[in-house]
Amino acid sequence: MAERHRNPTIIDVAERAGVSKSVVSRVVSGRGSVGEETRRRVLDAAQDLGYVVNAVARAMVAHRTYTVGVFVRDAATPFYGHLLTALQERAASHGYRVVTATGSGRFAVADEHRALETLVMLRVEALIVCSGILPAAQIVPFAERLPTVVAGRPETHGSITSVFCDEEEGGAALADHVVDLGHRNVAVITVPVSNSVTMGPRTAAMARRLRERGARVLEVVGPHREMAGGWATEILRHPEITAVMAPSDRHAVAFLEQLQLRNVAVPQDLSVTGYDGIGDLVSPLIGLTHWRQPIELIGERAVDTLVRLLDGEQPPDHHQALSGSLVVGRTTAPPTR
Amino acid sequence: MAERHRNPTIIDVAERAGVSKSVVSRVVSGRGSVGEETRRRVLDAAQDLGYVVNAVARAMVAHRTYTVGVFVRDAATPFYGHLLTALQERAASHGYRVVTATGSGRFAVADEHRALETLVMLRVEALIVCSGILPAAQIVPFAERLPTVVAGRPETHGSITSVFCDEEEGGAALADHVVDLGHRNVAVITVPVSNSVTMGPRTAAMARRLRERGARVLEVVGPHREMAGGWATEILRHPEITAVMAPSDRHAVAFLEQLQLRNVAVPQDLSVTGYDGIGDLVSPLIGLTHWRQPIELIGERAVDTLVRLLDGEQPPDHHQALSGSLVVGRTTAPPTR
DNA sequence: TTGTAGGCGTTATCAC
DNA sequence: GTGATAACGCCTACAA
Repeated sequence: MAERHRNPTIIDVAERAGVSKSVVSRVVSGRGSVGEETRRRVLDAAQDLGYVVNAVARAMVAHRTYTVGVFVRDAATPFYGHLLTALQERAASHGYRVVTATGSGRFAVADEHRALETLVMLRVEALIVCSGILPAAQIVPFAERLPTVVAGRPETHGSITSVFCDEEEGGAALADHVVDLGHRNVAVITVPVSNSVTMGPRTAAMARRLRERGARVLEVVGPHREMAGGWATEILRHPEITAVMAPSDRHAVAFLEQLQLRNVAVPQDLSVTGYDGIGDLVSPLIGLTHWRQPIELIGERAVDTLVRLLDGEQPPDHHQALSGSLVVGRTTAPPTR
Repeated sequence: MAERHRNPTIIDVAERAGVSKSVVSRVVSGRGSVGEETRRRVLDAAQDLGYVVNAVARAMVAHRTYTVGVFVRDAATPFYGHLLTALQERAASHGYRVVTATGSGRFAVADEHRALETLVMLRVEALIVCSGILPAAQIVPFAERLPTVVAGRPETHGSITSVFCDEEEGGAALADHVVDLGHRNVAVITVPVSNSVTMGPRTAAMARRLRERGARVLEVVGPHREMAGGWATEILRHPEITAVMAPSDRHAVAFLEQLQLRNVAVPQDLSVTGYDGIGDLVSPLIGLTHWRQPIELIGERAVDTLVRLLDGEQPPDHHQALSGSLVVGRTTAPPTR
């Protein structure tokens, strides 16, 4: 539990090389000029001692950590896992490290707040928040303190910068696809905005567009995948329904599992759509028709925007809504009745 | 790019509260005794200024960071994503933060080495390495420097502590299942150990056990999922084969996709097995027969072991091989020919 | 209980 | 080109 065997410092290296610690500092930091011969001796000494720069001490005096903090709600979810990877890569290409604070999906808002505070303690230079439930009000205090970008969710709060995929566009486009196929009675598995600021607006957009196009809509409230059995029971009670729109690929697959159990054929008896297009569920084995979010792009834009903020520039857009794309699979087809 | 607006320090708080910085330090760190009235004033002042402890400075003097470094090869894969989450949670429960260094799966060994060095620069107190390709020789120098645990891969190097799922057991058990069903001609999609220290031994164990049980084995070398088309072509050239064992769930699904394209029925024409049991591919919709790795347990054990090492204790086992479990789905059945 | 005086490992600013 | 020296923000004896 106690401090480990002390790491060698520039002072140790200096002694061994027979120079002052200033010289060592210049050599290892690459600033200032040092004689070629001296540089060699220092490098050798450092090598012998296994010296590695202490980023903590460096941050102390430089007032910089070259670190951005990323808060992800649940890295075990494909969506956030991919987003995290994209963020990490992009940040590295800008010379920034990433420190991650993760919830497990079961964290309360209070815990999420504490996680953000931890990142501030570590003196990350900026924050990227990826959570579909943390309310904007909780984020604002942090955004006022250091550059902050909300990624992966449609956040339009005035004092928060954000990068996300346009949920309205996606939901509407998917609804268009369903109507274009000829469906007139459609069920939408909706999610309250209070449960998710992504799936909420998304499913709302689906229902709205369906109605605009003249379809009749049955809204089934289904925030959690575990409730798939319930959706199936309710939806199958309405034989006029020929298509079902789910709030995410995972919800869609959970529903497909239920249909399989009940021997309902897809897409013959029922068309089904998903949403996200991330991870293993895009397998052609399932062939799920869905809306694909450009997750890598979200990650890249989020980091690029953050770097602009760090450089004191104004980002191009306060709220960047990126476009996704429709992926037509084998789970949707014209209605047979 | 420059330093942000300076954060308030204990000195600022001290001035505002009209006390010395020592008092503030005692209050915020919770050590030493402070008068109740004084404590209140300090807390108020801290609140007003928005003071947040500087973990960097604290680490500087304490020679401790309460941080463990986790290197994961690719957080976007379900296996590593889940492992990362499990590690993070467990570490938090022990009072440690986690700093993650991630590759994208396309990193060269040299880059992975550099990533580990970055973690050392940050003065993490211990290391958890999760990578199926980084050779032990690269890890040893770090393990000599600070407590290190390799998680999720069968690492039996003498000077490295490790926690993993027993690949021999899993491969053999899965092979037993196949033979027990009556299959006598089986294809195994093998992976060279040089490509993966998990899938390599695992597939080798499958082939070995199959032969021990009297089955004839066709080994198809297939490190990458993109090669699934090739496997299918080769395997279907051997009509006597009635079962195929893949190195992972993802490989199995890639293969299933190919079979679907070629109208080969599973499990009627061919039985197929996977391996891992992590993430969305376990969906009953696919019903893949596979070996399930206890990933949460691996994460917990890895952290617990690390904490023991940090406390100067000897871990119970140098190499902990955990047991997985067989999950029988609908992709395996007795052979029909 | 409270204040004073180092010192942690680095970088930066000066003289030399 | 090189070497003292002063911070950086915090903790910790030790003294008052």
